[in-house]
Amino acid sequence: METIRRQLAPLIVGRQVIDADAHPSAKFATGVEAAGAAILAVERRGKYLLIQLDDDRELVIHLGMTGRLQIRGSATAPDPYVRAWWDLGGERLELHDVRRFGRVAVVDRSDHSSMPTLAALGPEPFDPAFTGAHLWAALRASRARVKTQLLSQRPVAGVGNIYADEALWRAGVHPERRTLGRAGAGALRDEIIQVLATAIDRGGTTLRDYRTVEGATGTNQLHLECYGRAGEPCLRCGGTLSRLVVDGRGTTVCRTCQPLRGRVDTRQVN
DNA sequence: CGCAGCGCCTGAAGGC
DNA sequence: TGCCTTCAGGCGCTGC
Repeated sequence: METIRRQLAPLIVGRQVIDADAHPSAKFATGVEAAGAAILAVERRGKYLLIQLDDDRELVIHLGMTGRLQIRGSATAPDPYVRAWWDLGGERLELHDVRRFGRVAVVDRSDHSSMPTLAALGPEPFDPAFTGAHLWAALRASRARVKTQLLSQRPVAGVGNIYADEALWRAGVHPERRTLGRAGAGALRDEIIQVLATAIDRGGTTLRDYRTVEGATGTNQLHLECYGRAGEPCLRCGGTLSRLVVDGRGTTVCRTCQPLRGRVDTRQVN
């Protein structure tokens, strides 16, 4: 999402939404309410894009799993998978989303009450407030599994299934642990930052549908160390990575490097 | 209230 | 070859 925000901002800031249309589903329909407003800025919180409008409202876009943002000429007809579009005069910003897991909303600025996950979002991973102590305290406040907590977006914003598996593996933390000591939480915090920073440098992770605004793929999928490698060797110990289902998500884990019980061995962090 | 489980969607991939 | 089943999963909602 950060790579998309960076590409999109220079293309749409300062332009006016002269027309809009959307799929009738409640997930997309309010997108049309942005019509008439001008775009002041393109911000991001976690996986949510926040497009600031000049009338004290914001257009919130979440891509779900299969969503893409693309810019096409206004004269071309939107294809059937375009769930919402905003005509900027000559060019049209389109939300292309095959599975309709994405979401669009036009709300009063910073009024996120209609989106509970956004309203309760944790700190940005690169914010100085996201410290090991913060993650330790956040994890301690819940009895849910560590991976479930990360996916909830509450301890820290923006960690999805792929990056959760990568960070947990690098930190030597089993995804089904329910508690972490200070050292384990500190290691996990460091690895979350490392994994996200590296992925952004590589333009994002393209596994299925992800594309940049220009339609290009990222390259981080070529460097994944854990996610999707079940049955293949652990790059640290050489053992075989296992597949579990945690919180309904496919999860890859090294049962040796990520023990379910005992202290987290922070010495193994790369 | 917190947590677990389910439903939303549809193309791709695998099985027979 | 073609039909059928299974799988992928971010988030919101529901119910215990």
